[in-house]
Amino acid sequence: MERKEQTRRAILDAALRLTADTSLVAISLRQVAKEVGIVPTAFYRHFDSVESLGLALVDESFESLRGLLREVWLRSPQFRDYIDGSLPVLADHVRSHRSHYTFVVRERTAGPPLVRAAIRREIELITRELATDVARVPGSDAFSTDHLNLLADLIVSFVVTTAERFIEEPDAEARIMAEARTQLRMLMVGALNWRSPR
Amino acid sequence: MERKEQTRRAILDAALRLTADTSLVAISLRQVAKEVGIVPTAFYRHFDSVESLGLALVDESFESLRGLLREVWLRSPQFRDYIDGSLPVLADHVRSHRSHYTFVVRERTAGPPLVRAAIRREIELITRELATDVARVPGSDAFSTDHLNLLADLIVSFVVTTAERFIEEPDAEARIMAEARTQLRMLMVGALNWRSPR
DNA sequence: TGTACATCAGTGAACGCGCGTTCACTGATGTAC
DNA sequence: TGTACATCAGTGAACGCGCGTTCACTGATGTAC
Repeated sequence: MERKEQTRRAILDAALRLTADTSLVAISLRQVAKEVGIVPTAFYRHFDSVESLGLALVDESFESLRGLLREVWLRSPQFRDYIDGSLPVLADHVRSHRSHYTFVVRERTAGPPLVRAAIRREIELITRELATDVARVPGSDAFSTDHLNLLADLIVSFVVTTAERFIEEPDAEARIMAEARTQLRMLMVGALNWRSPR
Repeated sequence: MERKEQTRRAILDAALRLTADTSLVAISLRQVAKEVGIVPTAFYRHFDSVESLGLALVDESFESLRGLLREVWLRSPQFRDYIDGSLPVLADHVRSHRSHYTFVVRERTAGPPLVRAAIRREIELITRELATDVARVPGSDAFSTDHLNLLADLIVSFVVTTAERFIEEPDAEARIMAEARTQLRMLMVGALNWRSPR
């Protein structure tokens, strides 16, 4: 039984290697099998299609990310700490999970339909979690519930954009992080001066 | 000579139709030819490859967009008007150029390397233009040059995200626009309260 | 612990098909006189 | 305006190759006794 798990793992890794350069929609089942070192038909013992392999990759890509986010939040209860502390953590995570981030960034807009939908769902979940976390920050009562959700969404979109940049230019990590920190502060100056109409 | 131009146009349109559903990297030269109604070899009279066809699509996608941006800016010299006025104009433009936006949104992260690079370059140009435009707004001297560029970049990223959403959910245009307007205001409250360190 | 057996992951041949690209060609378009 | 000619957009046959999927198979892994 263990052998099956090993091959499954090898298929997932092979797909991550192949999607470093191009989208899942452009790679073939036979390319994956060749990369793994199995015969094409053996692929079917593990996945129905390249698309369902993609869904498994979405699951594992977001698994560690969600744990990480919870940890960031627990460690930085102050709003200001959260702002300054979260970007280095993001940079670390992108660096140590580059293939997952590359996969998500690309397939989010270009992947097979079910993969796109799965990624959108995961990002929505994260946004909702962030909104409930922000609601616990003292002073956040300047925000109506709707506006709190919109703020969380704005932050998550910004983080997605920043993650895209870390992936796009791995050698410019320091510069991207410094710029993103300033931008996140601009955004937060807005949040701190915000008053939702009653 | 006119016949050549017509076929070229038909190839561009066929490619836009085919990329409504998937990335350029997943469509074949033969699919494009079939969609146009020409024999595959005739494709070569117009483009070297699907990738160079993609570059032509990037050019024409950004052509009308850049004219539009200039017009938005000329029409709304007040910063506040600009904020409230630009989103409906964006929504209109996305609606009337849906296939171009779909193409750009998808190929920006997933397209062939040269196509990705061309899109990134166009977006950088727009960001730089926006920065010089914002620099002319009275009160913008609270921003250092670097911070002005970062603000422009933040706005452009936000607009890209919003365009993605119009494409993603064409039927939710009104909701997306209302939410984006509130978010753009949050962002601008930040900008208006910003003071760059000297 | 050793053996007989069931399960099922991986094999390999085969299929019809669409792929990008080559080449020599044909005949419509546009021009020179 | 009418004709003879050059250009070159589009044709069609052909190539070797990789594609997803089927099927009957083999032999390694793990289990029951």
